Amino acid sequence: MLKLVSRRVHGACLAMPTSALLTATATAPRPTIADVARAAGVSKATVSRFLNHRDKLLSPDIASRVEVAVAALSYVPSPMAQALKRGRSRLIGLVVADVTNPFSVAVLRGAEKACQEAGYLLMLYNLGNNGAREREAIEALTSYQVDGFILNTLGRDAGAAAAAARHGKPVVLVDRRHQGMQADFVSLDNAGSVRLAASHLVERGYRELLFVSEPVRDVSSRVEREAAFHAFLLESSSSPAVTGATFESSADDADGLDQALRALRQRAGQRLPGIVASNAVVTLRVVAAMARLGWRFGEQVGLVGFDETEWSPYVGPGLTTIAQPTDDIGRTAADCLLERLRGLAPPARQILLPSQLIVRGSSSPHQPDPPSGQA
Amino acid sequence: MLKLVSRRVHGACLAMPTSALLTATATAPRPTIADVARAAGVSKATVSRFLNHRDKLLSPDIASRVEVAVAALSYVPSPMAQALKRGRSRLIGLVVADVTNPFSVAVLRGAEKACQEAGYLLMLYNLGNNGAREREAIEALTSYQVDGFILNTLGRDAGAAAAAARHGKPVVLVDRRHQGMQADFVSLDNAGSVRLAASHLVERGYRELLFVSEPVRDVSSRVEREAAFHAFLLESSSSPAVTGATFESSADDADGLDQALRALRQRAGQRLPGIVASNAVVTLRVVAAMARLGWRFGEQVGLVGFDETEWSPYVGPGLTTIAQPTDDIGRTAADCLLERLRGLAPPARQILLPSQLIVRGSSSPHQPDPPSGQA
DNA sequence: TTGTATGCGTTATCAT
DNA sequence: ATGATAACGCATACAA
Repeated sequence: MLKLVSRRVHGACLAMPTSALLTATATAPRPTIADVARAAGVSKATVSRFLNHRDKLLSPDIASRVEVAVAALSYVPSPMAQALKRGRSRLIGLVVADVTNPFSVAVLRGAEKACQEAGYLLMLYNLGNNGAREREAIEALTSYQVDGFILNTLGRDAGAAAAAARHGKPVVLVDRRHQGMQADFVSLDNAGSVRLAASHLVERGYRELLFVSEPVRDVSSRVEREAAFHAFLLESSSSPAVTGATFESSADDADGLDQALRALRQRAGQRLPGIVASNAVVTLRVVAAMARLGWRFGEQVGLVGFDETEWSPYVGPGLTTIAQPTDDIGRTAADCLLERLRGLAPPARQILLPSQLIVRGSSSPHQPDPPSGQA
Repeated sequence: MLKLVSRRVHGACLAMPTSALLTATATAPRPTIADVARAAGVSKATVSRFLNHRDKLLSPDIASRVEVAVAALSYVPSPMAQALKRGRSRLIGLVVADVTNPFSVAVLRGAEKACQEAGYLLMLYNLGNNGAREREAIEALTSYQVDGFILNTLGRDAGAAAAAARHGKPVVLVDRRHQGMQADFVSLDNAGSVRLAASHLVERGYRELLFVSEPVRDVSSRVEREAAFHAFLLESSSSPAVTGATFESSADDADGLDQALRALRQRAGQRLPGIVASNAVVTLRVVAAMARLGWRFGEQVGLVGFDETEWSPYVGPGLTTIAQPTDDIGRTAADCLLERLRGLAPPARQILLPSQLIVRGSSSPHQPDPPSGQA
């Protein structure tokens, strides 16, 4: 695979100031409830009641007067003031381990949608993969009176999330659970998904497996997937003799991964070697390693990777993936939270969503001939 | 290219409630400034002064008493209350046309970082590519007293952003400018980048060019790139005879794109045809079309695509890309905004950042032999 | 049914 | 240098 690294920088940064001064100008301050009251010739309390208890306790005549005043001034209550008074802000804190991770973004998307529909806004805090900042994030967010949390973090700092719960804020954990934390938890069915991936490889004839994961540490999803992989090996050690191992790949250790792949083929001998990549990031590393080694997916090494991405169909012969229902995960997480914000307080739930296996060329030992190249 | 579409669903959604009730429990309310005052034996005003004007007007004895009280109670001021009083919330509204777009996410990432460092939090509003909701977004955000806006939207609804400015909130536009809106604007140097892409193709020997873009409509970045492409054709019509055209691709019209590519090769005749894809989304569509047609990048059709992605190196022979400095764009946008939030009011700026050309196989007419396939 | 008055947690103005 | 007090915009307990 050719990968020219020649780079060229062009152009210069040009700053082109326009002539017009756009200083923040004559800013008509937003109308307050007092303005509405004055315009309608009623008291602030009445306006407030109209807004909050529209139906109850209101003479139709006055109601309509308030209504027109509100419309005339295009009055919108200040959520800040409401929050101060009510203790609820209609804000939801979303803290994410790494916005760069496509999985996180996909979840974010689902969650944001559900929240918006329910009239909540999202405050975003990105950890940049720095687990130490988890506590910081939660504190910053609580200080803004967020009504609840959606947490997709490392979960290293068990105290951090617990602190949130201690403030009485409902919490829902996504993808990664926190040690000893009793909170709603929504995630992929990791055990089932790993089994799905591994057994697919076995069905396709791959016999020596390698599970490649980011450093497992104590990230729950990684732990679970790794454990499931070994469980699979034990279960299935009977009929077709399947063996396997785990390799922890880190971003700065490309060499290690290359060696692990070489060792894999060595161990496989005459048998076909197959790889289960534990997420999209790892999949990409494996793809890079294969390119460095000049190996081809499918024939030489099988691959099933967690996380379906837009590019999965187009890398090599197409990447077989385990597609997570990311949108559902995000939406479900938000729904759990919203339910608690409505006052319901069911016991902590675990919701595990199923994955889909999407079969492509990377798990097919017999590649078709390449296309002719003519239209 | 093989693309088995067989799918299999496995597992079931299992809900596994734990026994422990985790109802929001004994929530010790956050300490207020009054609590601190009481603990230190001083007045609220003194505590407030200590917090805000630490150095001025404070007897060291009292200052330290307050300091210990604050520490003892681990007091943190309520930003909501502060916002109500000051009119500033230390919140920044980020509205994004589409969180799914990798470019938007990359920008988001840079902006979030810069804001966090400056002590600002981000309120996220995703339009889901629905331009009509732009006004809605801005209103929701202003109602939360955000101090300013970073807008990466279609810019169709000119009034929407203008409304924000009218509220006296500084606005910075990213990537897409708004009709007649005088605000800070940061984006890629589109003209230069298109020239870079097109001239690279020409250098490599491609002579019949196709510019593929999402529907241009009035999205400024698309308009600019398309215009630059045609300008390039006019300029360079002299020495090597280069001709070209534009195709607008929409998500639901795969057929149209296929036909456009066929027409491209037709027009090219003996000459080499080349494609400039105007962003990552379009690049992916072109990749998909090429797969459907069974054509190969480089030899048969050249490609330079806007937006460097993690997968660019691994699709086909590697995709030649125009890499946007997304992180810089985000950070610069945030910095512009933060500067205005500090009270500075320079005239509206335009900051155009340069791109990098990353050359890979898709713009190379002479592909090297495929690797041997043995370690 | 409606109005008055109070407080949410701060900061700022005025005294002292 | 410090303390009482009002006000930010709103919701509610209470009075009418």
